[in-house]
Amino acid sequence: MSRKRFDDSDCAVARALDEVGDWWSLRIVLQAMYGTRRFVDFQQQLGIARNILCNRLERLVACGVLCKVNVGEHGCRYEYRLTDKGRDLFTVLMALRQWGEKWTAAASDKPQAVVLDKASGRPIGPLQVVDADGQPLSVRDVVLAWRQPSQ
Amino acid sequence: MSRKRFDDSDCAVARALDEVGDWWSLRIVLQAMYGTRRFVDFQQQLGIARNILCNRLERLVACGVLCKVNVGEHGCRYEYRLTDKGRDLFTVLMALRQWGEKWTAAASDKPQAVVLDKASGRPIGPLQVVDADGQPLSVRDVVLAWRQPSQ
DNA sequence: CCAGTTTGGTTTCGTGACGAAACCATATTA
DNA sequence: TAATATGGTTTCGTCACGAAACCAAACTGG
Repeated sequence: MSRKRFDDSDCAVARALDEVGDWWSLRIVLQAMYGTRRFVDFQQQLGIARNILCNRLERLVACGVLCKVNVGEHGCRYEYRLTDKGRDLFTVLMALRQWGEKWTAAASDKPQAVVLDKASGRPIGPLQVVDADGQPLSVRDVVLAWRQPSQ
Repeated sequence: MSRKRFDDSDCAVARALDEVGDWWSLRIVLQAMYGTRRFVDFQQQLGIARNILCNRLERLVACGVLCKVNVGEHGCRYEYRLTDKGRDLFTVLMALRQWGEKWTAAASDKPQAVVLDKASGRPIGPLQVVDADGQPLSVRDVVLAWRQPSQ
């Protein structure tokens, strides 16, 4: 039996996970945000098996997170670039990064990757869920409702 | 060969994905945020196989995202509740939800789940990556640096 | 312009994870 | 006390994953 799919779920989180919810996809997108574009570079930086990378890149292109651009001068040589949809995962990845920094232990002897605001050189601020007026909200301040499909 | 682990990675995103980066874990945490606490309720609401649910709950308890509480009156009956670490995934899940709402197509005939601010009844605001002063940042405004481990 | 290297894959093979369904012991309840 | 709910475990088949080998089409150095 194949993996359970969530693509028709009524929950947007489930649909999102259906597209990028595996072990590698988000890491590939993250690398792409750091500037990686070529197959071999992804492969070496992530340590991913080549066939799996191939499969993931195909899937990410198929669902519009990446696009595959031919940059060969006399034939085919490819780059994988983020689309707007892919770039929009920035928020998700930074939220995940902040959670990881706060709650998971790093190997204490290695330098840690941190994200800085290019203009000021300072770390970015903490992400927050906010209400319509910009006031912070916690889990307990929200409620799940059902919106009927607009006809 | 077992799945590649990222638990000692120098990247906080990789470490976070190592703990909650599979198809089910984040959905289980999301259900927990909506109030689900019992094994059978998780199983029915998610449609997950019982052995997989069992395995995932164990892992989430082991890494401190959930805790298992005995609520039986004459013996054992369990509830799985979010810890602070688990509740802190709220931001990640809301970011994922907003991305899913914006970029993945919902089945047009089903009512959609939406998150509302309990106090005002309005939808929550969009999540943004911000700098130290609260100004919005895009992918292009940030840079990756390496922080040496503090001795 | 030719040989060697880089790039971007595909194929094969072994192992492990996943999903379905059946089974089971203990709690709860009617 | 019988029936049912709960919280699992076991078994089994299929599929996904990872490693390594293989390969053809660019590209590059001389």
